[in-house]
Amino acid sequence: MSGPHWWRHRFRGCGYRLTFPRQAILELLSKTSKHLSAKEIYSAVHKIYPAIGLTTIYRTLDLLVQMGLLKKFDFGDGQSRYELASGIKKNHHHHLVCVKCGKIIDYDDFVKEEIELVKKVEEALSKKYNFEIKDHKIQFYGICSKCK
Amino acid sequence: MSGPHWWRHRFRGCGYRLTFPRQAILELLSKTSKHLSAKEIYSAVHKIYPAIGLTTIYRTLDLLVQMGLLKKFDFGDGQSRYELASGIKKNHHHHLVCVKCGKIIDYDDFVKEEIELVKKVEEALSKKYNFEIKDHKIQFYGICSKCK
DNA sequence: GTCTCTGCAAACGTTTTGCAGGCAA
DNA sequence: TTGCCTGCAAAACGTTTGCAGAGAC
Repeated sequence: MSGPHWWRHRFRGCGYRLTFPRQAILELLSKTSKHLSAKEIYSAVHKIYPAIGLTTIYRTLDLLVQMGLLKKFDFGDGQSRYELASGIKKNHHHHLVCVKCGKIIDYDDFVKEEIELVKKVEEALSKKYNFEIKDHKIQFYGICSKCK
Repeated sequence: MSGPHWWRHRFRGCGYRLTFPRQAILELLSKTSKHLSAKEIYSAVHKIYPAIGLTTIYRTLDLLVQMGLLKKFDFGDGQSRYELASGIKKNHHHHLVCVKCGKIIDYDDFVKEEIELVKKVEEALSKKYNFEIKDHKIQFYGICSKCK
């Protein structure tokens, strides 16, 4: 579920092209466990490909989110953050956000139970509201050990 | 848990003053079940108090969130949205967001089970990461009946 | 009267758009 | 060769800040 070959295939399947910026962004997010912002991604890619523009970063991120390869998050710091979607090299997890310093912890405790409940809720909501549910986000907010 | 009297008391307790803009914003959010943005709140308050400035709206919303009277949400439409906190005239609920038209449905199915699981997760995370957990947000994303 | 609160204007940072040129297929 | 993709510049947008005056207590 990763690497240039698979990506090319995935892009072709949607009628898109595999270009250097797209590949670079996917590779970067494959290698990190952080939740990077557009600017951080720009800085990192800029180091290996100085010709890149911020606009391309934004457009590429939108595309990858739309293709289901990335997930977009808002942790309340005024900018969107991105990570590889679950299943694409990453395990299912949720986030624990420190409201003081912005630190984010990925946790996967009780994920089994969560998934079970989420399934039940999704089924009930789909029926009750005739909604086609695609995704969910669960976040906990608090104060981390350092900030206490 | 509402009304000018209770509010005044609550403000005084924190060393704040109960002013017209603060009262108007609280009253507005008490009366609606919608998830209003700063601009929408501005427009609504502006009708009964044309002297109000957008700045005041933002500052007041921040204050009310910090006091625990409001909750701030991001539904992915590029602006923050606000509603009365649970317990202040509102029942505990979560959100179902249409990614096409932005429609938001408040649901409270399985809230009992959710709260139970949330408690378990909170306990586990508090211990494991030494985190003081204050809040959580759960959102489902999908496509509503009209947009299908 | 004190000190908080407010409105205005301007600034700020992130994200989006228009357009001409570049490059994958 | 085609037309998707890119970079630049500029604009748009939500939000924040500085400051002088107004108003709650």
